[in-house]
Amino acid sequence: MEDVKGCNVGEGKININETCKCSEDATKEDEFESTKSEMRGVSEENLRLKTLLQQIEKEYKSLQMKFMDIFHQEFNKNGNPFPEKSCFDQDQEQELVSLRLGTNPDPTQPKKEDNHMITSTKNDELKLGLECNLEGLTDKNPGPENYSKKEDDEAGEKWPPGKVLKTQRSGDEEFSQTNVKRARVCVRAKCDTPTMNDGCQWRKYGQKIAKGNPCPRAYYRCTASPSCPVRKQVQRCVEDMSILITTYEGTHNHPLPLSATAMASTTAAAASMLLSGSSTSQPSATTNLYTLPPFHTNYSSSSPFPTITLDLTTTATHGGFSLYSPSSRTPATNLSFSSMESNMVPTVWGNGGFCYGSLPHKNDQKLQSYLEKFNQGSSQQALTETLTKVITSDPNFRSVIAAAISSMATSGGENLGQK
DNA sequence: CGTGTTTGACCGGCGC
DNA sequence: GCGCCGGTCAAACACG
Repeated sequence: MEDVKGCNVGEGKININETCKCSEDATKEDEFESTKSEMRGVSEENLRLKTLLQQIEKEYKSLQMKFMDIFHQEFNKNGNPFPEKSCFDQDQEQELVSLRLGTNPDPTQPKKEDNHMITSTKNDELKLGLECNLEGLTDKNPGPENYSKKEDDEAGEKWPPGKVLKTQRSGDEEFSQTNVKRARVCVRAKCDTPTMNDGCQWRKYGQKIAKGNPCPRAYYRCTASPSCPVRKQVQRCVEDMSILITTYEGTHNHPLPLSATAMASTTAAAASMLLSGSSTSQPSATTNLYTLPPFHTNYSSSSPFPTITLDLTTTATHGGFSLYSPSSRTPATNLSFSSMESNMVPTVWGNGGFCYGSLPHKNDQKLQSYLEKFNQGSSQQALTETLTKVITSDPNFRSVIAAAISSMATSGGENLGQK
């Protein structure tokens, strides 16, 4: 590079001496110099971001360790020695890795995803997806190497609505498990495109005109994995055609591309939060979610499954968003998430990993109840931080950095987001 | 030719 | 039992 530069500069000087095309050469030289300095700047920026990411990763790891310590202590306190390398432990580690900083769980995944992500965010599209292999928790040995096995399992477990409904009625435990799958997260967002680009791969399998809305409702299923049970419905809001209502159902049973992780944790957190409350003995009653104001889970006649709605259409006005159930859109029941002042803790993985409804450990009720408590406590923060960060940060960085910041943000995170 | 979309048919739940 | 409705299937079609 330097050699080439020198050569060009030299030639330029010769030209200056030998000909009278001074102005042209001077312009070229200027251009070259400015490009050079531009590149220097970009390199520096690159380096700075790298350092920042490393720092974030470090902090995340230490926090992760702290959490595990606390968890072990808490668990031992309950007179139940924490199982070394239990399946839960392994699950946790799997989850922690898979959700960490929104990095691509599959290291072999090409950078193509990143590029796609950046270009798509330029269009100001939302990144969505349901990260967290909740189903994985039902497996004794979850993890990438088990996907094929799980796919087999789930091939016979695709949930046609009727069958799911039947199992729901067959027992509490089954109810909670199917509920995990069927918990719906509805996202309202302004979007000009037919669907939101959430980073996942979807295949349309149907379209219907739903009653009360002239706009057709489109049905998509996730195609990233043949057995992935996740589906989404996309429909324009009848009151405001610019608002796109996307309803997600189920959880991905495969690693997601980086571009899909930002909102993945968000919807997972929302679902987790919803399920934390709805899996109590009175699903339709007001739910107490730790310190959250009460909100009502929604069981519509058309869908017997709880639905939680994330309203991203209000971000422009107050820099946050609200969360409510469609049946109770009143200020009292809305949850506003505009605060950035909360103590930042890495909670994204907590929600992905601690959706307790999917825990299969029938014999370990203490563990489960602890997770319930933990989950309820962490959901709010996760939701708050994840969503607020993702939505309010600079669109150009939303998908790349937001996932990292959302879980790991420190006080300096805001600056990074703006960059 | 492979992949994704469209669209009418079909199915099950639910209310009357 | 019947009709309505939401959701899914699958053949036909479009596209690269």
